[in-house]
Amino acid sequence: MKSKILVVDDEPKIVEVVRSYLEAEGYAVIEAFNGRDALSLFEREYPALVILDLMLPDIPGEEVCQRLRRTSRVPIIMLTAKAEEEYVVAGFDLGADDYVTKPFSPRQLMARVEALLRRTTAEAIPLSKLLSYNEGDLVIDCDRHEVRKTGQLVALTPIEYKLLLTFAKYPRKVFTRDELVTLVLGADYEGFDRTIDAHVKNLRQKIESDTKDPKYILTVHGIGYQFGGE
Amino acid sequence: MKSKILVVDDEPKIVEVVRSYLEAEGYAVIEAFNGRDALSLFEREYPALVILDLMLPDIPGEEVCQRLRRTSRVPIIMLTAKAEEEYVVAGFDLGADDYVTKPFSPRQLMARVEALLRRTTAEAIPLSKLLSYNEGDLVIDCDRHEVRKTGQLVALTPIEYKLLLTFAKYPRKVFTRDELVTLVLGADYEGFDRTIDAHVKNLRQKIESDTKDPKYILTVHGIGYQFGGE
DNA sequence: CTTTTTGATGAAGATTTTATGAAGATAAAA
DNA sequence: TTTTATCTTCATAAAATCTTCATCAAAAAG
Repeated sequence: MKSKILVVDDEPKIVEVVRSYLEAEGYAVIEAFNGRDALSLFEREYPALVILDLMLPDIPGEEVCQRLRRTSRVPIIMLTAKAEEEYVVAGFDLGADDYVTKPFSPRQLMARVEALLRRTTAEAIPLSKLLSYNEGDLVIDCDRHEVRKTGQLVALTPIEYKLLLTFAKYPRKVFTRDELVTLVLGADYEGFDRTIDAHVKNLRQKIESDTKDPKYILTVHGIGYQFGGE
Repeated sequence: MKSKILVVDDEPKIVEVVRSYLEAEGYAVIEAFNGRDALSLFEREYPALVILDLMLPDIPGEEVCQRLRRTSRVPIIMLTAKAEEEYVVAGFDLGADDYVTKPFSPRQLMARVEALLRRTTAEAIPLSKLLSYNEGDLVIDCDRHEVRKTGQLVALTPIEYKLLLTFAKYPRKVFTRDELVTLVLGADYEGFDRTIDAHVKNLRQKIESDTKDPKYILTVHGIGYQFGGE
């Protein structure tokens, strides 16, 4: 389930546009057309993010922002026609996280919403579908389950692929053999941990240019292995 | 002391302008004029925020962003002439936190820097456990099992690493050789305690600027050793 | 100031850990 | 069932690391 977002604007048309875009992205949208409703709705619904117009019929948007900030660190994007530099700076000073001026690009607004939520929900940074290392020397295509070495498709076994992805997900992290066993072979694996060595060997033969001097899967002597791709 | 900010742009003039504004706000500024320098500087200095141009002479800014995101959640503001919607959206998709188009308003940029830092320092999620001594002269990264001396990665053997961590865990505490043997070589160690001396020697050669006058691993004559980092 | 004790250092052999190829075991596909 | 691909284990070779020792330098004691 995706996050709930509060959209506050006195122009119903704007709210409608923003709502449709947000819902297309899977967000739940709640709306307010004035400052008073915005504040009470915020109290009741705890949205994950607020998109706030500055020109509201009752309370000025600036004050709404300030009041929200008294009790909450909710991400706030100001969406307004006031484009002058002093307003922008003032908006940030009031505690806004972003400031978008009308007329605005809905797609760009969506991108900003996602960026802000990504930052605040503190989720792990999602891996992009296409991971590329050393200017395309090694490419992992997560969607297609494909790995290419200097453009050539290499056939990885299921375990090799999983091992590579585990490494790629946490570059530079040092994994002990036990960790790798748990992550790649499963928590209930009974066998012994040196099996990982064999898989590392096979994987290296497929993706390293020189197995004697590996660039991707590095040995951490006495501990385990580490992914060192750039 | 305010945060350290990395500014990356191939136009020295832009870097100069941004630097002057940032310094006026009290930030420490480090600069890079190409992607390669940006990445190595980032690794070395761990800045609190990155301002990144997209058009760089060597590696495209997009790739720099992606690479940073593989290992770090550092806030990234893209500062670029590419104003088209698709570029903006793509920039956010790569993991940028904000996107500012040239020509830009320095004051507005400052406001965005502050907003982002306000947001991220509030989270204060340490990415990896870093122990730093003498203003970054010696840095221990526990997750990555990495030790850096003046930014340079030093390769420690398992025992050296464990020894260093044992010291670092209790700065100023004086350890007898027997204690170190038990903690580092194991309670069931049979050998003799002067082995520790050899490991201390090797460790000193890797992390001390002057082994004749050690700053970190100090000898306590007649007793043992002590870690003297700040 | 000399003697005695303790620490520092370089090098060699011993030990531990990792790499690798191959064989048997297991699982999946035909 | 047969065939094929994959996984696990094992034995051995190779590499990295650890321990010890002999020697020299430094500190404490007499």
